[in-house]
Amino acid sequence: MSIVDVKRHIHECLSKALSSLGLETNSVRLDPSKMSELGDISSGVALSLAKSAKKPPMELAEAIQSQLKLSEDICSAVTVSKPGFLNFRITTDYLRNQLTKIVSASDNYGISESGKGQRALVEFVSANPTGPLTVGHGRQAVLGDVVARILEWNGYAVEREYYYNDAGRQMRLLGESVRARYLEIVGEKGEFPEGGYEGEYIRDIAQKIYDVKEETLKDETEVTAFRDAAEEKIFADIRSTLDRLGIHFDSFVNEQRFYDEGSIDEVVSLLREKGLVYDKEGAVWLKTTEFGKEDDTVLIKSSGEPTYRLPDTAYHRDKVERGYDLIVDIFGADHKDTYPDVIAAIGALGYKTDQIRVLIHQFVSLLRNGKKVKMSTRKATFVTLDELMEMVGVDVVRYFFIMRNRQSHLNFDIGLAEKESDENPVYYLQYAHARICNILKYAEEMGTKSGGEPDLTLIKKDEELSLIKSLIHFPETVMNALENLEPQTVAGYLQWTATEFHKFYSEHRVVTDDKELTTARLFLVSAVRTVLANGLEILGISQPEKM
RNA sequence: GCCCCGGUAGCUCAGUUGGAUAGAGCAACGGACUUCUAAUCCGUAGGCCACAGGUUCGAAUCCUGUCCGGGGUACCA
Repeated sequence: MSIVDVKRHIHECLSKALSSLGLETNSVRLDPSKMSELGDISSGVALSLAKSAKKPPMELAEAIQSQLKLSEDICSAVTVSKPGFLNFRITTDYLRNQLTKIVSASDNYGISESGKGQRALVEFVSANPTGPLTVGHGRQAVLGDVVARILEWNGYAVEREYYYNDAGRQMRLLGESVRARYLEIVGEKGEFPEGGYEGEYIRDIAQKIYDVKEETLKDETEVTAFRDAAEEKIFADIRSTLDRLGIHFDSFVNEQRFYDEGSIDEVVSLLREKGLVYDKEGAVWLKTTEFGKEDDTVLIKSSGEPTYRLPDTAYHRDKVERGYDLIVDIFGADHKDTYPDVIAAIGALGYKTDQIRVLIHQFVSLLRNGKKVKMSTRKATFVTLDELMEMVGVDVVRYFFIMRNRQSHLNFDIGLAEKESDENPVYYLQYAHARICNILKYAEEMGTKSGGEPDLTLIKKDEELSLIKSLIHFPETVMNALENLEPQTVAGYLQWTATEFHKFYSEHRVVTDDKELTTARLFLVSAVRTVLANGLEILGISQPEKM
């Protein structure tokens, strides 16, 4: 029970009232009221139906109002206001009863079963091991993890997967870069590759190789040894960074696998059978024009090397074949134009693809002293996630990345990061949680019994009631988060609830000489604690008991 | 050129899918701790929602065009 049920009830009653007036019922919409003095929930049905009903909105609203038969346990005081809104107020009894539900549900409050028995796969990060994870990757990493947590909270069995390419040109370039640095160390003139990886970490890897192999690789012509060493080292670093961020993958899938299994070739021939692939100028082309693109695109270069699209297609086919009920791909804006080809190709092969949801996020712009710096792994013009966590801590990093809409281009000024961390809104949430924990601890020290049956009729102050109103929106927030997979709505909700709590706190004492009132308020604040804790848990942020 | 995303307070961003008087945080200014945590609360100030049209009872939100920023458009990933 929560606000969702209240809305459902109002919705039903409204529909009945409308049909008794001979009006259509499918334009019923309920919104949180913008005018809190008028009500908690409002509807503009009368406004939208006024034209077809050929009546002034106010008159229509009043007619609807007179036909409404709402349960008095849930709703009271239906009023009509200005242009023609219907306003509903939730009864205080209903609000008080919800507290009991929240406290007894405890850790499970807000959990939904809409994904029960279903399997979901979330693919994210998927950065190639050519360098450390940067603040740019951070956005995707946290976004993906929180999306996974939202799914879990809604009952899905979730797997987190990391896909990477280690067969392509970038990895060879990486190997060449390491070799060049190695040759520098042994005193040879190594030619640094064009467009190679310039970061200091390449030197470190070369040094590590030297420490073990000394000069024995001096005349090595193959890059394999260097590349493999680099991949191993970099991947170890990536894993430790993710670990520190609190992100744990269930599987790492490697592009090479699809070559080894032969599924790359298989995909090409299957597409060829469908007439979607042809040869031209020594290359193999995919008819993306069939999918609505202006031009066809190359699948296999004339050099014989596939473009990234091909292994991506094989990989997606593999994911689809694994039979998930939901597949979520988290991609940066650079994939915006290309993923539809991959999905269309898979669809063309006869696979079901409507279970795939692709979430595109905009990039993080890095600023130094207010000036934009192009982040490049090759040029080593990046700030690593590790550096950021070092500076501001894990919770701030996580919150920073999910508090904004993924479509927004977010500016990240490294110069301001430290300063802003002290003012990061995540502390506001955690502080509310810690305050409550402290109250509960204090009450215990004072010998106040908790667990006795509270007299909830003592909860009647404005600050108390609006606090409960925020609490009962939590399940709806979780459901909305599932629908749109937008973590930032959860963050926004928690801000609201924390505000309501802090306001309550500054107006009223919980632990006083009044035993009955104390018991009732302890009950209230423990419900608040539950909601804050559960919300922070969804975001993967710690819930400190003291700060 | 074409396609996608964005433009909201000085700064960073929300805005519940078209609702009533556009909201937070930071920065500025003024108040509130002998009390369960002042990492908090209360107040003041700050806006042509990029710009111009359109759609309707009603637009920051939808449509068209323009400007600015980001991304894509490669036998790069």
